[in-house]
This record gives sequence, C-alpha cells and structure tokens, in this order.
Amino acid sequence: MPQHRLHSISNKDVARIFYEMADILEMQDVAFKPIAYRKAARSIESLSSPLSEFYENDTFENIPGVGEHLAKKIRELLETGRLQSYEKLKAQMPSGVSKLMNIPSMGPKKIKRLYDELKVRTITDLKKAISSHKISALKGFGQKSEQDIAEGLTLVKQGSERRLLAEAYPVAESVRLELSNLSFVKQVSLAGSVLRMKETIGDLDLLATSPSPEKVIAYFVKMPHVKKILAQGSTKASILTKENLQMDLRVVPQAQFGSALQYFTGSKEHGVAVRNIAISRGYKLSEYGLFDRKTDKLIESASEKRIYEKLGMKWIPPELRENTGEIEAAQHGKLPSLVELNDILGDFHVHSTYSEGENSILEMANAAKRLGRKYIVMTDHSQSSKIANGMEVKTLLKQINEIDKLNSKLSGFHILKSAEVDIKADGSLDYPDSVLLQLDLVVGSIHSGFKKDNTERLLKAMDNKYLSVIGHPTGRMIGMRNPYQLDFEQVFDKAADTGIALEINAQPLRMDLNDVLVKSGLGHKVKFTIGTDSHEASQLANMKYGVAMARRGWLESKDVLNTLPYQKVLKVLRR
DNA sequence: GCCGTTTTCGGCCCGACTGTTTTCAGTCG
Repeated sequence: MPQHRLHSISNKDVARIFYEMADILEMQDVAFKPIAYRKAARSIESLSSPLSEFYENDTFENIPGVGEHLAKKIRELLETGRLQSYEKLKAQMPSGVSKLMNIPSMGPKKIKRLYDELKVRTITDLKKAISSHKISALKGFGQKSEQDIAEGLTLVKQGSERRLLAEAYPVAESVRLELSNLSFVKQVSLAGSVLRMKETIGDLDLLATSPSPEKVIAYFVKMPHVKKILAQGSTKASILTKENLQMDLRVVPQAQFGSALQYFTGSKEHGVAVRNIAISRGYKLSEYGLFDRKTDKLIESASEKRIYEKLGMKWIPPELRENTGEIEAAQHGKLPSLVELNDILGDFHVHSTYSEGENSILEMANAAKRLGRKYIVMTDHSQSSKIANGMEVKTLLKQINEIDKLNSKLSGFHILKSAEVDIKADGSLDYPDSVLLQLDLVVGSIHSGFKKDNTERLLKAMDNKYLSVIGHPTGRMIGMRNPYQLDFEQVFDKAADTGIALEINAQPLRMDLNDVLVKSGLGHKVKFTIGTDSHEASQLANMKYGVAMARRGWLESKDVLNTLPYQKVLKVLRR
C-alpha cells in the first residue's frame, strides 16, 4: 500500500459526513443506503481509536457497518481530505438545506417537498413560507404542520442545548418520587441518559408501570413541574418542565417492565446492537418483549436481567450501555464489578473558609460525616491563587495546626492535611518541599494557561515526589471552557509509573476526568481519586456524580482510592 | 451499502404519536 501523508480528519468528521450523506440520500428517496451510512457513522463515532490506525493496518472493514465501499470512502477522506461522492451529493441539494434537519418536526421528506414545491432552502426561506401561509396550503400539510414548524424554529436554539447531569437528575428524581407515591402506579424508574448518568442530558426519560396508564398520564401532565404539554397519548406523554427540560413518560404493563426499561434506557447504539444480536439468534426484541421471530411467541419481558441472559449476556449496568465494548464483555463474563457510592469512604477535594469555601473545616467535616464519609482531604488553595484567596505558608501552617486539634477531638472521622497546590507555568509546585512534606498528601492542579499544551508542565510537576494527586486534569468546564491540550498517553503512563492518582472532579461543571478519559486511564493502570471540589457543605453530595463518571469509565472499587480507609490511602500515596 | 446460526440474495430495529388522511406518511426516540 502506498504511503500517504494523512489529512487530519477526526472520526467525528467522518461520521458527520456520513450522517449528512444519509440525510441527503433520504431526501432523494434512496432506499436503505441512508440506514447503511448511519450505521457506519454510529460505529465510527464510538470507536476508541482513530481511523488513521485502521488505515495503517487496512482494517476498515472490521468496523461494524463498514464494507468495501465505505472503506474506500474513508480512505479517500484520509488521503485527500475530501470525498468526491459527498461533494457530488451536496451539489445536488442546495447548500444549507441539511441545517433544516435541526428543526424539530422537520425530516428529510418534508424538507425535500418544501424545497421542490416552495424553493425553501434556508431558515429565512422557511420563515417567509410560514408567514405567507404557503406551507398549510400544500397537500398533506395543514394548519397544525405549519404551526409545528414555526414552534420548531423557536426551539432550535434552546432545544440543542444539553443540560448538566446535576441540574437534570434532581428534577427527574423528584418526579419519579412523586409518581411512585400514586396508588395506581406500580413501579417507576428513570430511563434514558439520566439513568445512564451521562455528564449532560438532552431530555429526561421516565418509565412507569400501571394497570391504568391513562390515569398516570393524566396525572403526569398536570403536575406542578409542568410548564407545557408537548404531546399526550394514552401511554406516552412529553412535557416541558419549569426548568425548561423536556421530560418523556412511558407507561407500560408491569409484565413488560424489563423489556421497556431495556428499550428506553438506551443508548441508541447499545439498543441497536442488542436488538441485532436478538435477530441473529432468531429473536426479535422491542419494548414489548423478546419474541421468537418465527412464531411471535413471547420469550421474556418482565426482567431486564433475563432478557440479557437469553441473549447470551450478563446484565449490563446502564452506565456502561454505550456500545463501546460492554456487549462483548457481557458475552464473555468480563464485565467490571463497578464501584458504588456505598464503597466511598472519603472525599478527596474539599475547600473551607481558609481559602474560598463558605464553611469552616469543622462544618465540612460534620457534613461529610452525615453523608457517611469517614474522612475528608482538606484541599484549600495555595498562595498563587489570589482570586481564590490562596493560603500563604503561614496560613497553611495555622490550618495544619487546627486540623491536628480537630482530629484529636473527632471520633470515627479523620481530616487529612492537604492543599490544592497550583502547578505553576514551569511545572513547579506553589509551596516549597519543606512545606509540602508537612502535609498528608498533595493535590496539584493547573489553574492558568488554558490555551497552551500543558503536557510538559504536568509531567514536570509529576517529578515532585510529594505530589500525590492531579486535580481536575483537563481543566475543562462543560459548555464554558474547553480542556487544555494534553498528551494523555504520556500523562497516563507517568501516573501509572509514579503512582500519582488522577482526580475525577465531581463538580457538576467539571466532571474531569470524564468517562472516556477514565476508561482510557484505566487501560494504562492508573489509580483515581474522586473529589467533590466542594466550596460549601451541600456540595459534598455531588459525590454521586463523580461515582457515576467512575462507573461510566468502568472503574471497580480497587481502582478508586476513596474506597480505602485513610491509613491505607497514606500508604499508597506517600512516596 | 452492508451482511449472514434462515440467507452471497434479500432483507435492513421498531413502534408511538401526530396530522391529514379515510388507511397512511413522516418524525421521533
């Protein structure tokens, strides 16, 4: 094979092109190809290594859904940076048309007809067509369709916005609780991405079982949470909550709870893969159950666990259902035994009034104790963090003194002496070694230089023998700040070599490391800590979101230092 | 365009909801 210098085209780019080609093909009424293109796009999106690797080994066709022809297209994209068939396809459709796909209620067919009959190609065209009522005049369209499109247009912006797990989860949980108290509701569960605990949530899914679904739906759409009813049927309804979150409820008979939960938990990719396994074994799987494909005989529907077992797998925890290897693991009995909130004994990232926290050390300790923790690691900011009221050396020494006194009084609880020490631009730490050695452990974090590649800086910091944990390793803030550049291969390898742990920061905006990086770090045998980065006592409860990231990253309790008693933590982390 | 424990041909996940129909097409998840 000739050696080419490859263009830097990411897996996401390739997937996006295939998705767009699928949309255009669908508009052109081409049968089945759109399905094939989307399937390939989904596979490519969820690959754990870059396509360039497949290129080198000539193994494109190992990717599910990629055959001879799509392999050739990927090769062309990597080699030339372009794809002729894509450009040809785009040329057949007016530019901008695929943007209309983002509008709720608009799909390829409607877009095609509006273009053919009204020459609508942009959002501006569409708005004009609506205001002149040309759409409702078309055959097959009506007043309501026109109005739906108008409403869809207003939703394009707000609707595309995903919300933080920590914003969405409590809303879903409170509605779940409210429904579960109804006499005519047997069982209610979260479903969808909020059950899988994704770091951001598009909309909330709930599943209920009841002998009288209409009553549940009727109650649901009238709850105080509801701002607007988006759709209401006899077994399904969608509402917009006061928090502007879309929430979908499905009600099924108790006997179908398992198959419905499996179906509505997703992810889409996981669901498709599982249903395809069902087909390959002569079954079909839907929200109504697992059926024999030939006889339509019901095999199982009540229990998720038994459905997975019938398909030759162990039950898969929702957090893992992303079609990124969990199915294969479940088939071979190699699923991890995931860490649980109950395993967590300590919190590794806590602030107090010594720097920018709202509560005293004792208040934080007592609040942690109430949550069942056995210890906290006090990590107030170091001197360079002026904005965060970082501690001068003498303040830190005073804090150490106070912690010693508190520890002698507290029973069954321990406060570890630490600090969130700035990793400075040159990779040095913000306190001299003579100060660091007085601490039980040292968390090092980067708080500046977010635009640069910080690999060298971090590696240099890891040479300091007092450093125990890297805090929020990528610096990202969801929706606000991108992660800085890091070569994770190097960082993970060095962390594994030195025994320095990497933090899973459970602060809702951070979630840093995220699930994907955690899983990747695990592959390099890295150890992790989970810290809430609490600036006030109530935030200590964010631990559950950190545990969620750990679980989504396939961590077992042995991979998470928070599951150790503090005496053992000291043994592991002090070098 | 892909793919095979029913298949190298002939299928392709599948069902609810909505609007515009008078038996169904399109969208959504």
